[in-house]
Amino acid sequence: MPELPEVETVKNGIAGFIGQAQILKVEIRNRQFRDNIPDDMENRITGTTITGYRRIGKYIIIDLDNGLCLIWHLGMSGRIKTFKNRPEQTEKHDHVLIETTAGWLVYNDPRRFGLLVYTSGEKLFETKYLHNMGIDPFDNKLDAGWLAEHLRLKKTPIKEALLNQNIINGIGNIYASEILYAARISPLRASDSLSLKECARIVESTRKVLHKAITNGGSTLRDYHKPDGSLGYFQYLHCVYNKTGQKCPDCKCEIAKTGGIKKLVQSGRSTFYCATLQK
DNA sequence: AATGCTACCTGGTCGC
DNA sequence: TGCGACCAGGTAGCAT
Repeated sequence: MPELPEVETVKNGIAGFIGQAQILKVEIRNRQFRDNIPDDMENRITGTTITGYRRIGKYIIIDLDNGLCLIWHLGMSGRIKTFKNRPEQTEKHDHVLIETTAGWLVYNDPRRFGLLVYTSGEKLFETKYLHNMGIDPFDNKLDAGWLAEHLRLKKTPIKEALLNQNIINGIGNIYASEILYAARISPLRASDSLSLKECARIVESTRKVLHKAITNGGSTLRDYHKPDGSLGYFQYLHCVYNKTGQKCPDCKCEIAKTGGIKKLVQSGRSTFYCATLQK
């Protein structure tokens, strides 16, 4: 579920709430995830103190003072809840409870597509999770020229290229549609057909859409909550995602004639776009 | 090498 | 009220 804005929001939420606290106790009720929680996780991190928080793509990295760091991914349905004191009652799919000197973290993930593992800080970028990670959308090195160069040899539709974490990281299925709408580019366009100007529009739109989402606290559908349990708001700001048949915000066209926002399936994932504005 | 299909897992919704 | 089909924000592994 969570894409870059949600992960950034969750990371900042934890950092603000827990900060540089010491981990007192780790209770793991289910170790089966995309990758399993290592058997010695409790022993390796109990008693350590958190020294920092990072987001890399859709991964949250928590640095510890013993040279290790946690690699945490929320998959499609993961949430991290925060509590000042031990929660009175736990919910279904509360798989991991972490007690710190500043409060509790509870990892809830019904589908268990996420993961929580540790690695040595030095080898973080050698892990299979990060060694092929693409550029961060807000990295200064990302510009029209960079993107054009990386799309030059790709025939895949631009929508699918935006979902490829090895090119630009952090974009998921909702924001891929929203970014292409903002950039006025059809999701069906072959990546290698985009002009430098169009690449510039994609870079600009990516930053604009993601930044807007972050400042709005991350979007929410179904099962996403900010760490403190409250809901985000960005869902109301989506222009095309899940709005099949509706009029897009910027269009002057008659729905009766155009049918409004269209839905199609690319690589098994839904894409939404305005065929009038996006070429 | 690149692409596309499937699987992983649970839960919500929709149509009958 | 029940049941099956289908859908969901991510990623990886496999076949082609």
